[in-house]
Amino acid sequence: MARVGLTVDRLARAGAELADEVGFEHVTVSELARRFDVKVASLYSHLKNSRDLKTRIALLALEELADRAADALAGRAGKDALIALANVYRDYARAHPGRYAAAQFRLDPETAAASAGVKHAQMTRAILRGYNLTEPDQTHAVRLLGSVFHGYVTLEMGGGFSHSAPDSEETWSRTMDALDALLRSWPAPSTTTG
Amino acid sequence: MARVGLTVDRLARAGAELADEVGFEHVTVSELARRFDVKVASLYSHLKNSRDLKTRIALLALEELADRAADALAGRAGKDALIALANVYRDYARAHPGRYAAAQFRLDPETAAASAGVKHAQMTRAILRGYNLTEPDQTHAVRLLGSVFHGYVTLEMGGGFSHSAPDSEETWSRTMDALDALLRSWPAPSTTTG
DNA sequence: CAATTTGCCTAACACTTTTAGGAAAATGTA
DNA sequence: TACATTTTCCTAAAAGTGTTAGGCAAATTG
Repeated sequence: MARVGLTVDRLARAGAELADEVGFEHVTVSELARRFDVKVASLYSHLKNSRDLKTRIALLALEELADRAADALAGRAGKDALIALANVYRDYARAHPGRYAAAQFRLDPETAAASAGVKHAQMTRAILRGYNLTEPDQTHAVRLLGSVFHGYVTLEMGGGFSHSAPDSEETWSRTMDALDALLRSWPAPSTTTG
Repeated sequence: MARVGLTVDRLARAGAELADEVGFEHVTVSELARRFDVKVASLYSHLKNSRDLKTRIALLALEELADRAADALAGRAGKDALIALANVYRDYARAHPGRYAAAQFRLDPETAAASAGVKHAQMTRAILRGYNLTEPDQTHAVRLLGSVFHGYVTLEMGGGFSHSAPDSEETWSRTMDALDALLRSWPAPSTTTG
């Protein structure tokens, strides 16, 4: 009966490590209990249910990611800042694939609103200060950057870029060049479409 | 004992429908059996295991998506083709979220190589014929387009763009403008980085 | 030190996955 | 048509996960 000293925070941290080892989708309350050498039911004093666990891991990952992003952005502007932020996501995903997947976990709206997730959009927006974009375009650009960062990282992790010739490192650097060029001369809306 | 007439194809199709209803991650062999009014064990005459089921749903989705992409691309070139292909992914994801998620399912290398997945890269490459890109750059561009399509669709489906002001429809159209502009004047590699 | 709260336990139930072995239906063959 | 084989579905059962209920001992509080 000696108490192990479980807390939601320790569970979330251990859950994050577990996610990195076995993949976020295979994180299980049972396995977590096993790692603490404790019976499964005991975790239910700390967690509402297994979704609660996943949510906490997601929040942890979002927080870690936001911290790193803030560090990376400090003192940088323009393309330098763009590259730094992009690398934060990519490096994090490679070092912590389970946590990165967790950060993508669909949170309910209130939880999401209170999460570090909102900081990410703000930091992406901060990058755009170095470029000359005014309001509606700024939001479009934030969304595009988010799409590229997330899309690239996801496809790369999934092995999508590992087969063919130019290595992913080079594509990544060229993608940064492309985004920088694009933001510098952001095109006006085409008349045919909008 | 009357035979229901199960086949792997029917199971995969029903699995795809189930995925659209409950989400790909909640597709379960048990639920599928229930829908055919058959005992769970019976499905194991047709499926190796639950991963097998998910693989078949993924292959089905990749195929459907490739067919639609091929149709959309027929007779189009340049920006027109770019928009058509991008819309195929987005529309498919919205109409069939479970199938779209299935298409992202990580297949083992041999299965992936034999899947319709390879056609997708080819079709994206086909779009670039309308732009003037030569070999290493063409691959970089294919990867960038893939990243944007997938990233945008994923974030949009996850509700990431539903809160703030300019609606997602507008951002989408501006994203198409941006990609077209980018492909038209694809930047040379920056000297500092590569 | 007594009272209360908290943390972990056992027990139990529901559900999913998967294997083994049987019986009836479908199919092929003489 | 009659018989042999294969296929499809079944029952039974084991193992794993999620979750709730209720209990007892440890920690905390007054």
